[in-house]
This record gives sequence, structure tokens and C-alpha cells, in this order.
Amino acid sequence: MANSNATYQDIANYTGFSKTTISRYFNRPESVTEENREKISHALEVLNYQSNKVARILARGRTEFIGIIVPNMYMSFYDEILDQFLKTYDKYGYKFIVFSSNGNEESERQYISELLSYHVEGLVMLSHTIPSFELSSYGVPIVGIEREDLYISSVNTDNLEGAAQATRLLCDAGCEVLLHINKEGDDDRTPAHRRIDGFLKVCRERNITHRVFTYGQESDYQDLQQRITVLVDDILTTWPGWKKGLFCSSDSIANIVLNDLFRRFGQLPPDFRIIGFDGSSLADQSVLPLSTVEQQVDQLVDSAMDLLVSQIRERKEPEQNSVSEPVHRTIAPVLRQGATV
Amino acid sequence: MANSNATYQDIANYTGFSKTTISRYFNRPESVTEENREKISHALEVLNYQSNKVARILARGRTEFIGIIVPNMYMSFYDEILDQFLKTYDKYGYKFIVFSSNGNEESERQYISELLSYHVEGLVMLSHTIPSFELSSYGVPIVGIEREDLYISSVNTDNLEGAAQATRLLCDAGCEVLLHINKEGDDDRTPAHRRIDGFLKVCRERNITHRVFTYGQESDYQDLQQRITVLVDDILTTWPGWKKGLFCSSDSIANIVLNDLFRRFGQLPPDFRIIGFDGSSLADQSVLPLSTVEQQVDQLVDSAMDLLVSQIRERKEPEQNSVSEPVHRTIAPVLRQGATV
DNA sequence: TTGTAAGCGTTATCAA
DNA sequence: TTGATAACGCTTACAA
Repeated sequence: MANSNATYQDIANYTGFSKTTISRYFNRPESVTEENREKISHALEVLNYQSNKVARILARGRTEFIGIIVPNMYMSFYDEILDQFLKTYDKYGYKFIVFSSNGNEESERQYISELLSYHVEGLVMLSHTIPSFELSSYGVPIVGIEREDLYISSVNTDNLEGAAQATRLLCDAGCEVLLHINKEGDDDRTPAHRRIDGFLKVCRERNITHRVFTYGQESDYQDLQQRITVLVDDILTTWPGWKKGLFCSSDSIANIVLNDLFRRFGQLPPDFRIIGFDGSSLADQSVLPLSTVEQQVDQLVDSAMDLLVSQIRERKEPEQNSVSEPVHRTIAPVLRQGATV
Repeated sequence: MANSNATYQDIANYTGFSKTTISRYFNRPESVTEENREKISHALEVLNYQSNKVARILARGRTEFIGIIVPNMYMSFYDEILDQFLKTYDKYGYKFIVFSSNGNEESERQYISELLSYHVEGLVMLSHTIPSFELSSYGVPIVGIEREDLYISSVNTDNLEGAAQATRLLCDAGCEVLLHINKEGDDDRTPAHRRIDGFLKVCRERNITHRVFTYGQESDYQDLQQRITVLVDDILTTWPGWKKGLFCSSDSIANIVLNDLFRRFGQLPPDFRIIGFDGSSLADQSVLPLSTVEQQVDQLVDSAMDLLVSQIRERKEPEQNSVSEPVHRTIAPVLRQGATV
């Protein structure tokens, strides 16, 4: 039978050693004679020993847990990030306890406190409801990704540069008017907001006609689609005959626009160019492969783990450091040419 | 400062009570006088107490952890399932430790053993590499979802019925030839294999021309797209002029077919009907909303948690039960009419 | 190379 | 209603 719940004590009794020696067998095998190692190893088999990490955590004070809070799973960006984190297990050995907050600030606090009581060694925040100032006060290593990050360490895509590249690409493709769609009313300090800045910067540099559109709190996908349809109507009637370049703040939006145009015209009209943002799998699954500014998820996550691990180390040697300052890292985006520009 | 690491002992010293009383304050508050409760509560504030669940686990033997292993995150079915599990936290209070296996049998074993050593109370398996016989031997409550389940409890969509409904719908829409695309070489005992059975059953009942196509181990999305293109070529030349009904074993495949047709014809040709399977968000994001057989993810997960929790309870009262038999639950799928049939 | 004993922060069992 | 004391299973000085 599995799950026999043998303990070091049982192994010790069986072999005639002490618990300590059993512990050594696992933690510094070289300090146990070959011969005795075999005896112990044999006993483990016989008693079907199953290690108990909970006890080890308590004794050592290291959980090897990292907590991670995402806003949701239906935006593919978040599950690509999550997947990437899970993959770091082989490299770092950290296990992940995952919560999905749905943007509810109160549950988010509860989740954090739950995580803290499990003594997670670090926290990854993708969700943006709780201000970084509060997060920093929890006194646990923490890193934010693509969220407001004034008081905490963070990793972000270089949104300004990504947006600028996308905008330049549209220019160079001969577009005569440049349009940008972004989410409205987002906090100014949010990284995604830099995409507007990048767009405007290039438009002004090149002195080209442009406009920024925003969509609001459309709650579900249906509403969002309708909002976009209205917007496309607007664009078609305002600039008929112009060569139009549309930079969308996400692949999801770009996909909706593209679908809308295909339903109207059976193709991407020749006077239309579209580019998205994120480089999510949706960009490939679209009716035409979307051109997009790819966020390098692997690098975002690598960097985040790196920051987290060094914070965790720091706090083990509380000798020198005053409370060290937040570190902000930036990952270069990659322009990915699809079929829409 | 946060993270002050006060313990019951500190609270006890501060208030003059014993550790035991502090413990009672948390676990059976009514057994402590109102007055003393306030004293303690005050001390908690002052000392900034942060509970330590690791110690509690060790003392009580209950972790409130459930382990979950998914094959990957890029198939939206899995992350919708995962998201749904995370949401059960408010109802059941279980935390989830998540691993993504990428179909690697060896890592999967390692993950399981890791999970067991954290004394998870139960296991959810979505991944199919490890046979259920082996899983059942681990002696921990376990439930599989849409995978081979001979020796373990499980929850599955009624794939036979779903496929039958889809096929009937195509018939009723006046299709003259019915086609089905599924993954080849899949283990016969896999639930998704029932979709072929359902398709064939209805085709024979109605005595209608039909064919089953399969695709193989195409490793990435590109290859898969190419395979599908060849397949569509084949279909177009074999049944020109026929009214064709195509039942795909996933929304992902249906989406590829639909995109392919749109690229060729700028529309879904009038002699083509398509229906997918899963009811994933991709079905909505497609160039035309896909008709699909929706797997009721919320019910799948509800049922799974229910099975798991009752197994967990059972094993707390080891009095009566011999090793209880695996339970298999089935969730009815829902036909969702999109614009493709 | 091995063993003794104290400790990690809770809960559980008795008594008082 | 409260308190001593012994678990829970492992780690870690310190000794032998």
C-alpha cells in the first residue's frame, strides 16, 4: 500500500540508526558510509517512505513556494505568463500557488494574506488593483509585471519603444492616417499607457494625421465587438480612400477589427493596415496572421524570477542592506510581421 | 514593520495567557471570555501577528492543498478549467499547486511525488500520459477530467452524445456528405475518442455519405495549418457541389478550417457547414462565431471538486469502507449555435 | 561517521 | 474557562 506514512523514526527503528543519520542520508549523503546508505535505502523501499516537506519547511523555515496572483485567465497574455512561470520549476525548484482575482480588491487582499500565512518566499503580482505602496508594506519579496510599480520591483515590456516601432512600421508601409485604439481611463502610471505615448511621439515626429480612440468598461466580449464595429464605421466614413494604419493596444482588439473587416469585405481592404500588441497565440489563430508587437514572455518571466530570487537571497543576509530600492527591468519587444501590414 | 514573525508564544507572554488559550482564541473563540478575547485581539494588533499555517498543517495533518497537473496552457480548454478550479477557493478553501507537464511522463511523476510530499489532500489530473492504474496506486484522492479513467474517479463530458448532436445538426441543415476531423492514434479509451463513435453512429442511422479524417503528431501550429489545408483541398475536389457538413473535434481545428476557407473565398462558402467542439473562447473570437458543442467547464469542475471532497472525507473515517470503487460522472454538453451552421 | 537533544509554531489531550 | 505537556516530522548544534 502506498501512503504508509513512515517517518524518519520508523526508518531509524528499522535500521537501528538514529533519526539524525536518516536526515543526513537525505541532506549530506557523503557523510554516511556507503554501506549504511544501502541499509537505509533498503529500508526506505521496504517501508515505502514518502518524504514530508511540511515538516522540513517548519524546521528549516524555507517553503520553496511562490505566490502568484493574476487578474484572470481568459486573456491569453496571463496564461502564457503563468505557463512560463510553471516551467521555471526545473530551474529554480519553486512551486507556485496560484490565485485569480478577477480584479476584486478585497479577495486579492485575502489571497495575499493566505499566501503570507503559508510563508511563501515571494510574490508575483500581475493584477493591478492593489497599489504598489501597499504591496511594498507586506515586507515580502515581490515583483510586478506590467502593472503600476512605483514602490515595488518590476519587469515590463518597453511599451514606449514597442508602440513607436509599430507606428513607424505603419508609416513606412505608406499609411496616410494613423489610428490607435487603447483602453480608456487607465491609470496614467500603468505601463500599457506608454503605448499611447509612443504612438503620439512618432506621429508628431513624422507630422502625420492621426487620432487616438478609446474603448471603455465594456464588460463582455459582445459589447466590445459592438463598440469596435461602431468605431470601424466611424473610421470608414471619416477617411474614405485614405490609406489607413491602425495600431491596436492588444491582439485581441486587432483580431476583432480584422474579423469585422472580413465580415464586411471578405478580405482585409487594401487601404487598411493593422498591427496588434502582445504577440499572443491569438495573433496566429486570426483569419490572417496578425502583425504584432511581441512581448517576450520568456524573458519577462526569467527576469522576474531573477529579481525575486535575488530579493529572497538578500533577506537571508540581513547584514548590510538597508531596505534596498525597487529595481525596474525592461524587456525589448519584438516586431513580428504577419499578413496585416 | 510587517513580517514581524510573532508567534503564539509571544502573544502568550504579552497577554499573560498560555499558548493554548491563544490557540483557542482562533479555533473556538466562544470558549474564551469576551474580555480576554479583547486582550488577545489587542495583542495581535500590537505584535502584528501573522498566522503560520505550515505549523498548523503539521499539527493537524490537513494541508488544504490540492495538486493539479495540466498538459499545457496554450489549449484554452485547460486554462478555462484551471481558472474554474481557482474560483472554487471561496467555496471550498482549497489552495491549488499547479504544474504543467507538457506531456512528459517523467516530469509528471516527479511533480506528483513533489505534490505528495507536500501532503496535498487530493489530485486533479488533466494530463493523460500516466495510466490511471498507476495513479490509483498512489493512495491519494484523485479525479481525472477528460482522460483515460479505468481505475480512478473521473468527470467527463458526454462526448458520444455531443458528437451525435453535432452530427444531427449538420444533417438537419441539409448536408449531403458528413466529414469528421479528429486526432489520430489516440488511445481508444480516451474520452475524446467517443466523438468518432458518436459521429459514425448518427451517420449510419441516417445512412448518409461520410468520412473520418485524422491528423497526426503535427508538432506546431504551422504544421497543423498545412495539414488542414491539404485536407480542405481534398474535400473540395472530392465533393464539389455537394453540401458538406464538417464536424471538427475541437474549436481550434474548426477555426483553422474556417480561416482557410475565408482566405480562399472571402467567406464561408454556402455549401459548407462547420461545427467545432469545446465551446472555448476561441469559438467567439473566430472570424465567424463558430457553432460548437460546448463542454460545461463550470459543471465539470464542480463535479470534480465534489468527487474529490467526498473522497477526502471518506478517508478520514476509515471505519467502514473497503477501498471504494471509482466513480464516473458525465456532464451533458450544450449545442451552441454560431454562424457556421 | 554517528547520536543526543533542542527547536520550528501549531494543535490535542488531560487536568485543574 | 484556562494551562501543562506531549505530539506533528524534520533539521541542526553540539557531543561522542
